[in-house]
This record gives sequence, C-alpha cells and structure tokens, in this order.
Amino acid sequence: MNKRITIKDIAKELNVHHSTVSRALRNDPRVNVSTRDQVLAYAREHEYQTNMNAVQLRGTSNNAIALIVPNINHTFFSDIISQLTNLAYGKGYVISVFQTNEKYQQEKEIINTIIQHNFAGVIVSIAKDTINSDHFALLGKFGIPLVFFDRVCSDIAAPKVLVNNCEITLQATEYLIAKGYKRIAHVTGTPNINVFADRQKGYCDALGKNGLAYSNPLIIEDDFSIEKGKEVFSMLWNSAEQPDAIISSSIHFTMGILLQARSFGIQIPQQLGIITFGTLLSSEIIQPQITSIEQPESEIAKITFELLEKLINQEISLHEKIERTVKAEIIFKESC
Amino acid sequence: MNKRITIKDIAKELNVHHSTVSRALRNDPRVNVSTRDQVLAYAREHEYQTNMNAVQLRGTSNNAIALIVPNINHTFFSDIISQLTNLAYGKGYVISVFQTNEKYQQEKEIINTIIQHNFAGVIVSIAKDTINSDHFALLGKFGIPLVFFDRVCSDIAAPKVLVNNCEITLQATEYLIAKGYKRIAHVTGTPNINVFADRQKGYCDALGKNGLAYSNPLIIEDDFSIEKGKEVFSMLWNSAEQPDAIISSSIHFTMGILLQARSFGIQIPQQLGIITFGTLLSSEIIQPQITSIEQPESEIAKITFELLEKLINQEISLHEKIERTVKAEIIFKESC
DNA sequence: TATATCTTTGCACACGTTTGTATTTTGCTA
DNA sequence: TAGCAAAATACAAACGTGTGCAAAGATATA
Repeated sequence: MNKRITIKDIAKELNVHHSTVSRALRNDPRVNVSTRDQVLAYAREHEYQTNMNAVQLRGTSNNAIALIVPNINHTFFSDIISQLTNLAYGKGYVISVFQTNEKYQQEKEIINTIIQHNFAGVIVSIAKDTINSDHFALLGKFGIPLVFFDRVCSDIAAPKVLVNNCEITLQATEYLIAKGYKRIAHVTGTPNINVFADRQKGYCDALGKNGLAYSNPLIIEDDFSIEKGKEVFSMLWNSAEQPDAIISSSIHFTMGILLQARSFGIQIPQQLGIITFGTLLSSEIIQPQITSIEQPESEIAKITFELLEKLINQEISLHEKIERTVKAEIIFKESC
Repeated sequence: MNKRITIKDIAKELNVHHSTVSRALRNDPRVNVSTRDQVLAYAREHEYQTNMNAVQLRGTSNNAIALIVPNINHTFFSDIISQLTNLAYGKGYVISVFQTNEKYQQEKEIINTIIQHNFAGVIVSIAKDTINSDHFALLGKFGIPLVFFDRVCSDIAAPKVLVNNCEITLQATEYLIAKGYKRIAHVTGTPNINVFADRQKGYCDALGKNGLAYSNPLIIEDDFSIEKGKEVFSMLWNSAEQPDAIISSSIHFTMGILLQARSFGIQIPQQLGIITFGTLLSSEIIQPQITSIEQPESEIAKITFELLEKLINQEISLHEKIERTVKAEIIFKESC
C-alpha cells in the first residue's frame, strides 16, 4: 500500500512550486507547455488522483448528488434510481442513494449527513412517516439545492415533479363505472402522502360525479405487502360492502388480492374488476392480464434531474414554485 | 441562505479557542463541563453541522462506502443494495451506489471517482464487459478495502462472497434428468463472468455424469432481456436439437421463454420443463408455477458487509484469500 | 509558602488544493 | 545593451478540523 501521491509530491520531484503543478493539471494557459507536459506525464505515470476532499473543502466545486427514496427495491424507485444514475454519470455527477425505509427519523439523519458532506444537490421522495418538514427547510438554510419527485412536501419551497395521480385515478374509476362496476374499492396508502391523497381524491370525485356514494369501508389505507393484500381482500370480500371492483395503489397489494381471489375461485373480470398501479417485470405473464396504470419513470427522472441541474447552476431559484406534472397512462388489459 | 457556521465562528462567539470547541463537540474529557455545555448549546442553537470534507481531509476518518453493481433495477441487486444500505446505516456508514451498466469503461471511471473521494471501502459485483482488472488493483495501491460479491475478479486479492452456482445448477440439471428430460438447454450469460461459467460447469457436469452428451446448440449465451428470451426460445424450439427442458440464468429470459412457449401452445411441464434463476415479486402468480433457484440475498449482503467492516478495521488483511460461499436453494414448483 | 499534580485552555501545524499577487525569467525592441 | 513587456513561476493565504504540545490556572501536598 503506497502512500497516495499529492500535488506537492509532484512539485518536489519536478522542482517546481505546487501551485504550478495545480495549474498544469487543470490545463491553465499560464503554465509553460513543456512543464505542463512533464507534470501530466509524471502524474499519469504515478497514478495521481485528485483529493476531492481538499477540492471541496476550498468550496470550489462538488459533483455529488444525494438521492433519497423510501425503498430501493421497489420497481418504481429502482427504475428511477437507475435512470438518474445514468443521467448524472453523463454529466460528471456522482449519485449517492439513501433509503429511509419510510421512517421520518432516518430521513432526518440522512439530511444531516448530506449537509455534513456538502452535497451539491438533493433529490427526494419522502417517507410515509414524514410529517414534520423542518429537515428539508434546513437544506435550504445551507443553500443546498433540492428537488422533490412523486412524494413531495407541500410546505417546502422547492421544485416538484408530480404524477397526475388524481386525474388518472379519476379516469380509471370512471372506466370501471362505465364497465358497469358499482361497488368499487380503493386499496391505497396513507393520505399523509400527496400521492395517495391525490389518488383518493380522484377516486372519490369519480364516484361523486357518477352518483355513487363512496362508503368508508371500501377505502383501505395500509402498508404495502402481498400479505396485507391477501388480508385486505379477505376482509373486503367477506364484508357487507363486498366490492365488485378494486383499484389498488400498489403492485404488492394487487398480488395479494389476485392470489386470494384465485383461491376463493373468483372470476376476473366477471365477478371482480381490477386496476392496479405499477407493473411486474412482464405483466403479460399473469392470466388474466391486469389493467394497470403505468408511471413514466424515465420522464420523471429526466425532468427531475434537469431541474436540479438548473438549480445548481443557479439558472432557476428555489422560490419560483415550480411544479411539473407528468402523465401516467392506463394500459387496458383483461381484468375489467 | 445563511453562510454555514463553523467551529471557528462558535469559538469567536464564545471567546475560546477553536480547538476547545472541537474538543467540546467530540465530548473530550479535557474540556470543562460548563464550557462544553455552552458550546453544545450554541452549536445546537445555530444548527452547526460538521464539515466532513475537512474531517476527511485530515485523514482521521471516513464513513462512506461505495457499492458498485451492474444494474440497480435487477431484483437481485436492488435487494442487496437495500440490505446493505440498512446494515451500513446501522453502523454509521453512508453508502453510495454506482451503476456500471455492465460497461468496463464506466466501472473504471467509477473506481477513479472512488479513489478521488477517499471512500472508506468498496463493494463490487463486476460488469460483464470487465476483462482487465487493473482498476481494482489500483484500489489496493491506494489502500482502499475491497470486497467482491457474486461476480468476482479471480486475479485480485480481496475477499469474495460467492453463490454455489456450480453445485446448485448441477443439482437442478440432475433433477430434470431424473424427471426424464433428455435434451436440456442452458440459457445463460457470458462465461467471462464466474457466475455463468460456474453454472455452465454444473450443467455440463450433470449431463456428463448421466451419460448425456451436451451439444453446443443447446447452450445459449446472451444478454438478459425478455425479447432475447423470446428470440432464443423460438430459435431453440425450431432447431434440430429441440430441447425438452430449459435452465435459465435470468428471470428476464424466463419471461420471454414462457410467453413464447405459451404462444406456441406448448404444455409445461409435459412438453417443456423449466427451471429459472431468480424470482418475481410473487412467483405464485404465474401458472404453472415455475421451479426456481433462489439466492440468499440478505445473507450475501450480511457476509459482504461484515467482511468489508473487518477489512476497514484491519481485523483481516486483503491477502488472506477469503472466499465465502453461500447456498442457493431450489424451490420446487410445477414447471418440471 | 513553596512545590508538585491535575485540569483547562491556547497555540501552531497539518491535511491537499486553489487562486490572487508578487517575483523572476525570458524575449523583444530601440 | 539597457529597458520593458510578456511569460512563467513562486509565494502565501485560505478552506474547516483535529491533535500534540506548551502554557496557564487551579488544587492539593508537604
């Protein structure tokens, strides 16, 4: 394990001042071509690597972006992580991914870490637990650019990239109504999060518009898992308000519902209509094929990254109240 | 946007030397309790945050770990990322995730970035493209601890966490043979990678042991995708060597194969037996249920992290040639 | 009261880099 | 060849922390 070589080492070896070496490495025209070539050659030869901690300490630059998501291993998020990582790589940025596990406390500590490491910018989709938003305000105090996507904090001034959850859920619900379904259940997440609040609004609006009263027992808010999906479905199916259709906010829920419905011998779409948010690796593989609402992950990633970049380059300001809404799409299949 | 407050600011305000503040913040017993409390109070009040760049520049510590994977949005990897992130969080480390997209060039540049940022350690699963391993050797030269998992570099001295790919594929193949299948195809990845070389060896060994000659046309090496799966299956099925069973190294391949087989009206398991590596969100959902080989992601993550931690704490050395092999498991279902 | 011991604080330097300014060297012109 | 501008290099300070060592102050011991 050789000690790492520094700019000063090169300077000493070549009998020049280390400032000259610094300039040479950055191709400053002020340094003589021959000495520059000498420096570059020596640096390459001895595998010189910039010490970014020193660079960043001076405050000159920082190419690290932090990405905070509730769960890395949910398709929606891992797709976006993947896309963002590639976008960032292309622009010379490095992305660090953080996972909150839906916990407010973790989110808070992560924000502290980000401030301490002086990240150039932050991209966030907030945790379910998150009620207080002081930690995001803190980022602002330290002048660290911030962009929200999907799950946002309404009371923080920062660009937001949203999905048209309300609208698309309204459309999906009306589609079910048009198909003749009457007792439509909505299985979703906590309305503390804009995403699920919006979907619930769309759902309720659709029912209202079509003269169907919505009854609380048909709205279920819970944590996403296949097991919960099974439980929830059993409960719904055996209740007085037995639904004839379900809109599910999570593919995990949907899996559980499908499995349980199958074990009950329920015919889809005849006895039960289903529309789900999200998708499997290949949705075609499931019989019957499920009508789903697909979110444009790569578009979200692209817009989000562009906004953060503009924020970093000060082309836009945190206080401009920018909101971009991208359109989800209903993929019509056989489940309703 | 307030300028960020530093240790010196606190010192000036409280009329003490900044070294005293530094010690106070780290709970050094050498500093008087009352001054320490004063410092802590002031720091909390004014939202002081350590500047990690300065700390790391001094070389005292670094709590950032880099994780390099070929693809973030493959279940196997996103599961491991998720697990590792949680483990690291619990121990006060921060994990940065990098994605190579299976490209050698990107992997190389990522390694440079890691060296430049002085990461405390690196966890890697290498890209398909990677032939040369000099960049990993470079990490060693800079004294940065390194652990490989799953896809490893055999010629680099670093701990490796492996899956018993050869053994489990042998078992799976023999299982198919025992079930009466005779022309077993193997659809897999490039043998440049140990993972796929091992699986191929297990497959060939099983055939050999059971007096079945293996013919090249039944071994397909390609990049993973559903489309490729479809193509490959069409090709196989229409070839002279039409297989009666397939072992697939990728769930993407398997999806393609299943879809194509279904469109051909092929009966599973009667006309075609299938065993696949990997799993869907819920494998039960597919009819018939597919016999699969499941890898213990959380165990891999756990062992990998423990090894890296020991390396960082110098409890073990890079040259100890540590190899841990974890066991995959065949989940028997209806597809053969 | 003088001396020894312990507690608390201050001082100065180091980490590696960048950058404004001063200084030296070079090349050119009169 | 003196003089001067231009080119090249050197110097020094700064970023924010941590730490060995010295110094000062407080307390205890003889």
